[in-house]
Amino acid sequence: MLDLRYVVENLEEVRAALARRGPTSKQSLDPIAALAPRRSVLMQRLQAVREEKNEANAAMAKLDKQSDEFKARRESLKRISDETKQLEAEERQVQVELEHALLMVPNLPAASVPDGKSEADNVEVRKHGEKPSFAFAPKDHVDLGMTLGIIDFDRGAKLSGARFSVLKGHGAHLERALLMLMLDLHTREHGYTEIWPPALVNDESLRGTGQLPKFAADLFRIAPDWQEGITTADKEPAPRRELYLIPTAEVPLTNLHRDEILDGDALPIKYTAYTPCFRSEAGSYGKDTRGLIRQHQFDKVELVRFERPATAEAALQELTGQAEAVLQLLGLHYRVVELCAGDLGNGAKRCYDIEVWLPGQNAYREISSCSWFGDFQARRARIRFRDKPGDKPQVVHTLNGSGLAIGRTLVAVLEQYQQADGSVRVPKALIPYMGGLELIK
RNA sequence: GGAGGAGUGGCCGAGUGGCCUAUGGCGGCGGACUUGAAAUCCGUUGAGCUCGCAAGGGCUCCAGGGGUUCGAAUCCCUUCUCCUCCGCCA
Repeated sequence: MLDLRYVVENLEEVRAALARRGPTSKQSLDPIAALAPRRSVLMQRLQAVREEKNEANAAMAKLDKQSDEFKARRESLKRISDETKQLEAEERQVQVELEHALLMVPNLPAASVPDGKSEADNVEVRKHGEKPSFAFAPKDHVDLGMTLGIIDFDRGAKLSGARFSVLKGHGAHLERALLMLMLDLHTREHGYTEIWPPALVNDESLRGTGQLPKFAADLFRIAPDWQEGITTADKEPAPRRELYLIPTAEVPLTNLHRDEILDGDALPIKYTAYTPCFRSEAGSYGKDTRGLIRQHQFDKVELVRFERPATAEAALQELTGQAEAVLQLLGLHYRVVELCAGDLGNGAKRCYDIEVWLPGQNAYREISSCSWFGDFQARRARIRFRDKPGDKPQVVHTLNGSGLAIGRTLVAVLEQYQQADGSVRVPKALIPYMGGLELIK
């Protein structure tokens, strides 16, 4: 969420920055430009009326309640009270509309972000390692996994439907080994604190990180039916308490400090967590239908940081490097691209995608996305910090990145480490986590 | 799932319709005393919004939301959270 005052005072500048994302983003500002002046006028009137009312009421307390004067004043106060209520209702309405409009506006891209309309305009920043060369036609992970008996797509579909799968034997073990390796690396080498959060969160949490209200269609929502029968005194149905399956651990990790003022000395705060992630993948019909690449449920180790504004952009570089370290440890070839303004995620100011090489697809595919959000999430979630007692609280900056998507890492290991006979070598760093197993065959 | 109880400032806790601009204590910060510290004493102590060049005003916030009233921390409705007991369960 952008700062309302900043938007109002710098309307054209903000509009220009949003235009870099595309025409739709630019238009999201229009309702705010219309509502903000109305709110301002209303607030001033309301405040004046309330002041008058407060003063008059204070005088009432000193009067004899039986006197005629008391009765007369009560009558006149009734009118002021009614006016106040009416103004309050109007103000509430404008406030709600303004809040909603503000929640729909995406973040401003950092000045350094390259121009561009789509994925095609992203800029390659660096490559690590070499594409593995094969003396045979490399298979994709679907062939490898099914032949080795370690991935079962048919039974995944039987249990849950399309975009679900089952890992079995060494496949299941590989998933577990990868998440262990990643958590160990980030906690031991990179100084992150390990968290094991809930996988179901409330709507307030999703608003904090920016998935709601704009991207509700991407989420799986749970409405407990035990609440079905509850009604309020007016026989209206009670608002349902809804929970959502997390699309990423970013949501619970970032919201850990929602509505808090952090001690400046505690910054930066760095959390990592393994969680399953759930995405409805609405609108992706026909895309990546084969294999593990795009599932409704997948595993991921996530990195989340809370930073001072001054150190946040540098922290993005460090964070990206920490995600890359996993791929380096596993000896996987990858490249890093910086997203252009048109491809940038809604809340991000700046973002690097790490793309791992998949020989079976003859393509680089995203395996991590590392973003700097500025104060966009922290303002929504009211996460602030204070350096010295007495200082004004400041909004923190948040960052997060996958470290890494485990399913896609498993795919990359299978495809990059495959051998002519269809067996797969276990990367050296993973062997201890695989109980000494060196070859999956 | 059933039956009770409770949510007040960083923390504890008083407050049962107007004298609440929220008592008191603890903690924090500043100062006095002291060679220094402790003890003691004095002062201070949240967040958001808004008017103003400023100095300085003003408004809102007692778990969240709604209501009653001229006036609500206090009364009513509702949601949430926590605690105790019973039941069930990994």
